[in-house]
Amino acid sequence: MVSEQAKKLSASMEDYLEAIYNLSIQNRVARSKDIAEALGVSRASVTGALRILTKKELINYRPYGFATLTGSGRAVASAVVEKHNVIMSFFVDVLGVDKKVAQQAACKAEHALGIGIVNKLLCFTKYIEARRRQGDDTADKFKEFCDDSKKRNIIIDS
Amino acid sequence: MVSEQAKKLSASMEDYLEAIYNLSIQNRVARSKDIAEALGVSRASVTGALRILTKKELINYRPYGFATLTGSGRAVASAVVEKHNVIMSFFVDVLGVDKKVAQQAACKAEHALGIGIVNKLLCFTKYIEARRRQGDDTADKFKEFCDDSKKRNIIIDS
DNA sequence: TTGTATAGTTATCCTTGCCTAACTATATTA
DNA sequence: TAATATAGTTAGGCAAGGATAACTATACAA
Repeated sequence: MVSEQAKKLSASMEDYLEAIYNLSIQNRVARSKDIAEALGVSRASVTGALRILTKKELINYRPYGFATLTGSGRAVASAVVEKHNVIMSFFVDVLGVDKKVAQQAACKAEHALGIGIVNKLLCFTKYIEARRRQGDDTADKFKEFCDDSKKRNIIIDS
Repeated sequence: MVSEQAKKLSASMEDYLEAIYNLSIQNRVARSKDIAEALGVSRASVTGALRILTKKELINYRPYGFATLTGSGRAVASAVVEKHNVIMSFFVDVLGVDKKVAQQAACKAEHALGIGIVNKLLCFTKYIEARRRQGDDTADKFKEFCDDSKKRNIIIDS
């Protein structure tokens, strides 16, 4: 896992790795068709991506076989998945965003936010959780505050 | 401002609109060269973008003139800028992220987060602010919590 | 074991967004 | 007002990421 072929990965390639990671857990194996379905792209596009990821030594793959993550591929993929989960957790558990909406947003934001900010976000979510355990439910109070704001706006509007 | 040619705008085009918006405020007028500099692209790329934005009726522009936002262009641009500011404020004022880092991340995240989540984020930041005014400085306490976590990790590592 | 359905690949093309190089318009100043 | 610097445009090209259509492998059932 020493010197990668470095090269920052595109958001798109990260998505493919993430899908392979998730499918490997779900189905034991990542099939081209399922990757295509998971990402909403054509099978042909998946073939192209697998070739690229193979060249970068992030997956093991040979035509008509199935894809498995290499060591470094797994490292990249799990970092992306971890980012996704941190963002997701903040949206849902702290902000109280609907899960489906949060899911979609997290898929995009995971490529936009650097590790530094994601770590802070993780820490923040943990902090809110710690406070909750001590009887101060920030998320809950925020929800009330948020609902009140909305009400006030409606009153102003009418 | 009735029926736009709808069409969701690409992140890239939103960036151009945002730059035009900011430059219009800063310099009274948005010049091609300054847009190029602000976005770190070539002047030729700006010309192309201006043509596209003109076709979409988001800016008024004719070759060798300068760009001004139309009504709908201004609406889109200010929505993007507003998103940017909300995200920025959350990163800096709540998470305590360094301004330059926050700035860069906000530039990307503004395209990734929908209006629903951004509104929640705005409300959350306001809530934290309201709490602070009542003597409960969440951001500050979080900073301590965060620093403590780091220390604990260092101790574990050694 | 053979035929057929399905999965996967290849070839080709499109769009977006950027670039460089060369050209043209504008503005400045001597 | 003519020369020159600068701003802006055009032409042409490239890479990424996607699509469709047509072909090939594989797997499974008869």
